[in-house]
Amino acid sequence: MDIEFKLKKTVLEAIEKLYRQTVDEKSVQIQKTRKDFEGDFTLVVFPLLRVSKKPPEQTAEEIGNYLKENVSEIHEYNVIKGFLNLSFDKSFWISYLESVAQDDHFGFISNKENPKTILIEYSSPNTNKPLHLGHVRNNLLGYSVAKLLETQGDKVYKVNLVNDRGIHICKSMLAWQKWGDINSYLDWCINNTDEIVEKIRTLVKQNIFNYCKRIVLSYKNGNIGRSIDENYKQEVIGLYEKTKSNKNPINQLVNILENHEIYLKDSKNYKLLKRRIDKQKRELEFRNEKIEPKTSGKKGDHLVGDFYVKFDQEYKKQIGSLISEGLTEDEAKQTAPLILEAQKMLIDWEAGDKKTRELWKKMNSWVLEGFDVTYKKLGVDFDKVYFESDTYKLGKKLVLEGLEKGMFFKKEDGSVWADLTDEGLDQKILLRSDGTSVYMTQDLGTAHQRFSDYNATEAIYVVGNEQNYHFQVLKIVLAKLGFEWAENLYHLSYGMVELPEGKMKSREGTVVDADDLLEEMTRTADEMSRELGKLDDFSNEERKKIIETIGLGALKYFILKVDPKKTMTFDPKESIDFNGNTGPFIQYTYARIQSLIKKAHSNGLDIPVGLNSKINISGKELQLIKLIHTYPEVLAEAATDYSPAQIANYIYDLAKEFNQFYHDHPILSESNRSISEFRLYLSKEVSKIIKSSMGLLGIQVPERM
RNA sequence: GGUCUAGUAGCUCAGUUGGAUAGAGCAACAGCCUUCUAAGCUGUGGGUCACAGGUUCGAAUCCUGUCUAGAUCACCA
Repeated sequence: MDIEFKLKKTVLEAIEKLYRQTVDEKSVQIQKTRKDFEGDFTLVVFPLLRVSKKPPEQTAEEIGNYLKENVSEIHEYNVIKGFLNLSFDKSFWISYLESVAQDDHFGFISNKENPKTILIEYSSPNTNKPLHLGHVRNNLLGYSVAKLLETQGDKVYKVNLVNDRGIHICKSMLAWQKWGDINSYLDWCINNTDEIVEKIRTLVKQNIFNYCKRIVLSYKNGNIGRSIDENYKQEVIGLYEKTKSNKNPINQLVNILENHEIYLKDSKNYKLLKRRIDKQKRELEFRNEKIEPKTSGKKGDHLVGDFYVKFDQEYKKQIGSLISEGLTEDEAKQTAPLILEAQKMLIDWEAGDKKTRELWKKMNSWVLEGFDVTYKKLGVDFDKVYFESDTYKLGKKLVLEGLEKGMFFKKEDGSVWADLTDEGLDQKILLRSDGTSVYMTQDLGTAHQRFSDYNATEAIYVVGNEQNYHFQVLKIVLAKLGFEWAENLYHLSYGMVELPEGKMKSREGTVVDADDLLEEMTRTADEMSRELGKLDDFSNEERKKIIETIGLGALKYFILKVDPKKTMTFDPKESIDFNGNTGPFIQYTYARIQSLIKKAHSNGLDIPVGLNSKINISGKELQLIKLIHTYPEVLAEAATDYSPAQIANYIYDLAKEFNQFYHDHPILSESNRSISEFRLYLSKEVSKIIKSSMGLLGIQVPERM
């Protein structure tokens, strides 16, 4: 039986015996004793004064006495103000640790009686541009929450809904049709260098610390790194000379450089890009063809994204000239020829026009191939992928049925609306006057389809909080249509990701691209490990695997440790920090323990099957066992709150606690064999929990690093 | 303007069924590698928990108001 439950029960019993009264279970507050006090569990007695009619100290004493006599595990107790602190016998904790070790799925619930069937939708990309940092948060959250829910014994299906139709897709298609020949495209790439410079600025900024460090280190060693821009190098070295008398010259240097634009002079990446484009142009100039992923050397999603940007640029131009002809902004936006063409294309698409469909198929397949690469690198997957192009018609059908039954109404122009004024909301459009679907239409259809596909009890949508209103409406409309499961829709509404400079804006080139980001993280992990000389004796293959694990771990942890509901700031510089509260810190702790176990093994010291319950354990060791004790509880809470952040915080506490223990407790060199074995045993359990909990975040742990 | 969310150390974040002296990391400064991985550990400084009221034995946490920031209220998705 759970020990906290047992305590609670005995306290209720004590009150009955001592004061001849009963109290609400809620008034019995048992919590973990804070670190700075003696004890394992604490009973807060204030709420009980009502029935004891005695001062807090006396009440606590009386209950403490009763508990000590009736709960065998309690070793002693103390009273401070209104707090009754209970200490358990150390052997209790040691045997608890043994029970944890014997449990192969510690903290996880298996064989649940009535498991729920939960659908979780995440990712939901649009097929008109590549994935960016915002999608990364979405994907990591969705994947991790799915794992969290599984720990509670429920059946979970991960689904993706690809938004592959709609006006935005038509925009990319149209732009490709108009300006997709190889020469125009390559010209456009070159003229767009401003955006590329912005991108490089972000990249270099992410990398500035390691970059400067490398220059300074090679300078100190008397080497000259050849790949580094000469002017830039001279400036860095000059600044270093000025700051080197400081304690941390490199940090000082970085601080100076951050407020200094000189890193932009390192335009190596920029030049390379430009040269590559030029070369391509020369090679392809005489081919009268349309650009494709193959010829452009770009991933399909990136190529299509370029045309989305191109559309926007041309559209803006048209709006501008219409406004100068005297139209208002709104008028201009609605009547610009390009947007009309795009709208026409959407109608053609819905009508099943063969040419439009073919173009659409081709470009979509490019994008989807690109997404698959990104998903794979991110380590996320799905049980089923839905396509909006398959489901939107079902939505249309539902709306028309609802219209017939009088649940919705039609306006004069033919558009269909839901009246939600009774719910305190506005009217909401469900079908356009030209009969085409809107976002809401297809979401109605998809919801219906997936519930029947899986006979699900619950559906979770991992979607940003900018769509709170949409989901509020979705639930109401589904309920109006008479679906009972409508109330089991849950919108896991996560906060936006912002950069230190502010919000990401695709038009200003401040979007952090997912593929770039992943590459950058691995590169940083590589540089770090080289500087520290950590992986020198590894083969290239092993090395590659480890740095990928670390780079990805850093990114995932950085994003997941923040409460999903909150808007978060993504500072590239902090994200590549591998010290402190970071993924690599935890991975390192794990690797350390593995190395310890290996070494023990080769010294002939094996992890014992059982423990000697009489050994004396230190406060830190006790602390660790108690922390392990809370793991199942943490899992349950994280699952009900859909919050991987709670797991992340827990793992950090555990790793930190372990490192402190590791620092001042000899393990292999401990002469008392029982103690040495106990410490090894404890270490192994800690590492098992690290591995299991990191797995829930989708983060792998390396055996060595 | 209506609705919703947030505001905790210089920065990024923890801290909920209301409990003891509000915690970490980064940044700064001072230390610890002939000893199990120093991607580690220890210490110092840093706070009017946005502000003002209220509820009570007790409030960062609950309520009300104010200020600030963001989201949303589209025949965009």
